[in-house]
Amino acid sequence: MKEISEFSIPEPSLKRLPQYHHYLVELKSKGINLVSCSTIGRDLEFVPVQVRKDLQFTGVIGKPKVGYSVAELVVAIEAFLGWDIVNEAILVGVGNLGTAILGHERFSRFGLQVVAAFDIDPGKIGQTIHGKTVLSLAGLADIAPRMGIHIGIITTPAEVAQAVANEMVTAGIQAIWNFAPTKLNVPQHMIVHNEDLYSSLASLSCKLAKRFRAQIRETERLN
Amino acid sequence: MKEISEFSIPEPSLKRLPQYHHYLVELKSKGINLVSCSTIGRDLEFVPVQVRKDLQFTGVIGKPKVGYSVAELVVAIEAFLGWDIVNEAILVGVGNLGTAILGHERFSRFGLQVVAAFDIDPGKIGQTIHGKTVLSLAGLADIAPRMGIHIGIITTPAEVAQAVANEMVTAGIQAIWNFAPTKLNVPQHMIVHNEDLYSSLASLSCKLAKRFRAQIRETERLN
DNA sequence: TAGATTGTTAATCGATTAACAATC
DNA sequence: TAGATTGTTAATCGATTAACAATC
Repeated sequence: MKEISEFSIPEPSLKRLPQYHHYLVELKSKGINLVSCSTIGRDLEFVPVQVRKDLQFTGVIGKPKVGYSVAELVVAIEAFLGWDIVNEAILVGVGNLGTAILGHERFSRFGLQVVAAFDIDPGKIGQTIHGKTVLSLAGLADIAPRMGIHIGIITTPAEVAQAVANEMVTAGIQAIWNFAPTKLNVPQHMIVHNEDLYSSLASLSCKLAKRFRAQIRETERLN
Repeated sequence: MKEISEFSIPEPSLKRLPQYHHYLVELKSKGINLVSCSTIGRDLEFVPVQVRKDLQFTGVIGKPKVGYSVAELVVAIEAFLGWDIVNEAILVGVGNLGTAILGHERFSRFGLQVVAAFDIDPGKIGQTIHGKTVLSLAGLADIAPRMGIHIGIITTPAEVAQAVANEMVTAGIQAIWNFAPTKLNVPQHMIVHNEDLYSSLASLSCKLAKRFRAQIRETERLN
């Protein structure tokens, strides 16, 4: 028996879909209607067969010798990723990063609209940031279910992230986008996605440090 | 012949190191000096043998029956990731996200200090944001080499990211942390790390959409 | 000593890539 | 028709996990 394909996309393929999407939208805006895997692969630096495998998850069928319809792919990727339905989200932690996300209107074109912001700092509560009033965190468990909100964004310091996550669970939030660099303990049914900037920074600084060490060794060798 | 271990850490292991680091720093602050792989694994939800494999890349040797020295691990991870040397960086694109990163002093504890910011918007040039004066992008190729800066952060819209990357290459930048959701074409020697928030958002919205579709199907089945 | 834990080799698993048949 | 491109099955590659010997 064949698996239900929708449920079985490998995480690496899923992560590549937005890249295809961005690329295809650009092609479309240039008036290009058809594209082959080899062209996509050349521009995005993937091997063609990988592009083909990835695009298959969207359900779009290509024509041999012709390629894929750009418009069809764009629509299919958006549907697959759930970007055709805009989910309302609440954000907790109106610091630098939280403020930036509140101001990033463009997320709404990718299925996410932040409709309310919360903080515990009395100095911030009541302020209006990017058109949204900052509310007291104490009200979260009340407001989120009433507004039928399913996504929570955590942009607090790591120390309080777990407490905020607990509040979100109580408030009936189903998916958390966590920008705090800490592991959250939440019930199994919760969808959690960690966005650890330090983790990304790590691979950059590691590679750079490695290069510098190699240069130093090289210099020493010559002396 | 054995490979030079420093050069061969798998990307997934590298990405986990900051998580261990965060966890171990916390343990240390609680006065805990020794830790075993099973304890780390329990708290971070990794299998113990994976923890062991990952920690081996740092060069720290554990004692059977005893475990690892927390302090030793913290130092070794920091050295491995290059967090013991603070790299100066410049940032281009002082929008919402750029401003947030400029204000995030804590990066300096993880090897990164943003020392200058650039933009093309005349309305922004000359302003002081989080203590840094915003400079004209035109000056980048002059200033960066003079200050001996090796890291560039791109927080511009996708449309101009490639042009900014080109400027950075000219300016002698060696590593780019790219927050624009687009592929950069740069010379081979450049280290590029893409931080695509849409890509992360994709897996969240995809999983949520899948769940909603399942719920709808379930409701239909019952009617 | 006995048992817990490390370090390491072997087996498994999943993603990527290669090979090739099907198709326009 | 010939050739380019898709779709699919098989082989490869790399990371994870299991098994087990070494050690305190």
